[in-house]
Amino acid sequence: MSEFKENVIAYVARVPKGKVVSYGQVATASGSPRAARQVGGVLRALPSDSGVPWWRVVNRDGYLSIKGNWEASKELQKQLLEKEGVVFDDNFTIDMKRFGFRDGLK
DNA sequence: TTACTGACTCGGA
DNA sequence: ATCCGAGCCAGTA
Repeated sequence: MSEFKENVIAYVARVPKGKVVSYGQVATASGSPRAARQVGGVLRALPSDSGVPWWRVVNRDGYLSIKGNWEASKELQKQLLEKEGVVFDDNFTIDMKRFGFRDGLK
């Protein structure tokens, strides 16, 4: 298993309930700042019983960018987040200032 | 091994 | 503020 993949999973796993992070943030924290798209690829490949809170990862603008055949997952993601207290505004967008997870990595 | 893909981002118009 | 084009690079075939 690649290190990048492991890092992504490890990082996402420690995002607190009720908070969200961007793909780019995860990529940076995983050692490859320009691999934001790959983060999506890793999450997409996760088995449903992985226990990884993939739904807490959104794009930098705070909305869900899943498309195509993943529309169903997109709806699921929204519901899971709202269940955790994350609020979507009229444009289906999350206020990253309020719900963005600031990591303490220093 | 090479080729293609895209659950992203950034910078310029 | 909004839209658009192109780089990015780990996965997958």
